[in-house]
Amino acid sequence: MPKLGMEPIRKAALVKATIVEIGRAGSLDVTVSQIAKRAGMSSALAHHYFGSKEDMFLAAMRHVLTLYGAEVRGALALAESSDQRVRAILAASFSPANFRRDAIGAWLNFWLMAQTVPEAKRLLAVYHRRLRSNLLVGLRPLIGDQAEAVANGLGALIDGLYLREVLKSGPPDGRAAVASALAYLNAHLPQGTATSSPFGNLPAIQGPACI
Amino acid sequence: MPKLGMEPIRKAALVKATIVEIGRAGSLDVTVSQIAKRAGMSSALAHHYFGSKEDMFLAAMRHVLTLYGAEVRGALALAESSDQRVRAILAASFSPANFRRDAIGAWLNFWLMAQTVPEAKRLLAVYHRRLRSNLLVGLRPLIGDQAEAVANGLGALIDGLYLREVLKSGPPDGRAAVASALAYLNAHLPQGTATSSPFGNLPAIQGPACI
DNA sequence: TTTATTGTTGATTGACGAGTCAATAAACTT
DNA sequence: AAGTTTATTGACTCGTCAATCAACAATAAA
Repeated sequence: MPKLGMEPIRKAALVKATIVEIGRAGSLDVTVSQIAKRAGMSSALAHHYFGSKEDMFLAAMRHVLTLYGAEVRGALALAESSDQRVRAILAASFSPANFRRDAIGAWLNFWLMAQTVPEAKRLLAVYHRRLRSNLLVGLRPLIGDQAEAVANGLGALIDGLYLREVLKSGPPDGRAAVASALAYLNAHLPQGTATSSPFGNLPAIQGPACI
Repeated sequence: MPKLGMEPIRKAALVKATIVEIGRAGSLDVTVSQIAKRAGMSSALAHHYFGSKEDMFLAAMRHVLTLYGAEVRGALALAESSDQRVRAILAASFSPANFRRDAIGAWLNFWLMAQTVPEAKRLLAVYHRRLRSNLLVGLRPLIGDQAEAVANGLGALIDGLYLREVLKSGPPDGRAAVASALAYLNAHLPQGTATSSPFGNLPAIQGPACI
């Protein structure tokens, strides 16, 4: 039975299962056995590949961040103007791939972990810095001095919109979230700037979600 | 030794200790013994007054919400104009009494609980509704139609600013948070409206914190 | 003074779960 | 063929912790 080269496959399965189980439980109170079972193996094997439960959580966090980063990069590559760059980041942040119940639940728990697990804090700080820096590149040509403040505000708003989605029932609504963030953005843009997107005019509040 | 009428005293001590311990641990992984010890009694007594650990958490959550609500109400009572009303809510949200490390940590954990504990979800929903409604009263006279969207956005922004404070080191900076939220508000206000506060002119980004 | 009622705790129970280990099996190496 | 490495698991250890209980103390009510 034992085929060789199982390690990456099993690790990937465990990471995925970890995210699902955390999302399902809505907390970090998930047993290694649950995760292992969902990944189709024994808990002993899970411990064999990841040294500890915490390592599993961190790997899951890294994975979520990697996915998010890839999506942002992909969207940025297509952007052709500063304001498109900012919009691309927002669209990626609330894309169906990232803005999913279990992923959102996982994020919330990572935040919790960040309070006590240094490596988790580090990873989340990386996310913050990247988001901020990406936003700044897009915002500076548009609003100069105000870019820093608006980047911070947008970052907090994105996090807040994730947070609020936790309490809603029904499937997450990425379009509405993007619309909220765009409203914030447009309010800070000089008049006239807000309409230069290839997706068409975006009215202040309920613009079409650009995905 | 046993004086009568201990119940409310002990309960209050436990609630306070619960908040402190959750804030300290940065998670809900707090033992009843820890809480009881900090409150100066045995774990058995804690179980005697609150039936279960969960009840203790919920009582703590209710307490945090009550304090917040009282502070908002107090601030609103002094407000004399619509925009002062909105500013009062922001100031209360980030007042030193609420914007404390342990309280912020507690909030974060309540959010987590809300995912799985119905009563926690209910309490958080009450907070949402009250905040939203209070904001709307202030916003509608100022911006009419846009009030709903801005209230939602402000609510999410406030939550996001709380969330981000978790990762920062050093004491929480309520002034900066208020400034961020005010920037959002001012951006949505028609020009000229933004300066009618008795606290003086509030420039778009770094206005003085009105506490 | 007996009889509730309220306050209080040390000790115990019972369950659960992270991490370890020994053992087994299949593949690769020499 | 013998030895090594990788895969895999059931069973076990060891600690932790929520909740309960039995017992004791002090005040109030009868």
